[in-house]
Amino acid sequence: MNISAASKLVGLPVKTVRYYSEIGLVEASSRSDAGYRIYNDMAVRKLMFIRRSRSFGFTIEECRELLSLYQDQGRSSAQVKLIASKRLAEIEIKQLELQSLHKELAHLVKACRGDHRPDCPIIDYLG
Amino acid sequence: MNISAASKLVGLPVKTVRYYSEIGLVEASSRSDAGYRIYNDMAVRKLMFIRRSRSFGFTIEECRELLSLYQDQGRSSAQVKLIASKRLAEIEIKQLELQSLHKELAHLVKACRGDHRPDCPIIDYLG
DNA sequence: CTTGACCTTCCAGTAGCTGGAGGAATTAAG
DNA sequence: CTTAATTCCTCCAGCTACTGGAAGGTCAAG
Repeated sequence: MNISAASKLVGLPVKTVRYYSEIGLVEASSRSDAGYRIYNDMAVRKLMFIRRSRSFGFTIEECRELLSLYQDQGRSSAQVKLIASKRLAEIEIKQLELQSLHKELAHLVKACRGDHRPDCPIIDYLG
Repeated sequence: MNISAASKLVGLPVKTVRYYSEIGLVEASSRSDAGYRIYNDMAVRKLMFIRRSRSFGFTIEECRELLSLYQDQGRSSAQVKLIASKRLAEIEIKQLELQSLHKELAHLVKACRGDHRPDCPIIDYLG
């Protein structure tokens, strides 16, 4: 399978697949005589794994760790859980931040008449 | 006031203040003979305005617009409200994303025993 | 007069791609 | 069999919003 076929199957842009190969995250299983990347089933499965991991917001480095755990039969689930818990905590922090941001900004937006006049509680708050 | 005094007053790193001057967001009010940036009250107020705007997650370009509205006596509050509403909508989208992410990941983390054994619902889900 | 803290500019790097140039290879059509 | 379109390659640049560091000028204190 060449890169565009793999890309379609996995649901990642060709550029991204090439990027992952460049940084050594998921390499092509081999190269054709002309130097084209060739992806076999295992490589495609790894790309899928990465796509799903990325969609959870794991960083590339975390994805690298997760992928190596995925391939490691001797892993402990504790190692996986640790990484996932860390990400979960980050999500929770972000949620709290957004909550307070939303509260404040929604309040200001609501208080702003949004007409032709210049007086504006949003600007007043920022200034 | 030189850059470090302004930086302390405003609560932004010196590097950031210099960066804002470089991109023409908030310029120093003047320069000393030696070429040092000098910030007067107005410049400091602008920096404060930007710091607060940034803390709401407005992009630099949005901050630029907001700042120019801040300084424009002929602005309409509608212009300000539009930008703020856009940001509010982004926040709400992000909140929904995080909500579903959190739900899914929390579920997986909960289901993972986190012991020495290799079987792991998180890895199973990703793979 | 020297020391140390500050200031300047410029260059490079961060994360995770994305776009594009220039050139080779493959494929489909005529 | 030639041509044109598509796909592939590598390499370089750019995105956001800074941040770190090098090389060198400036300033106040002792």
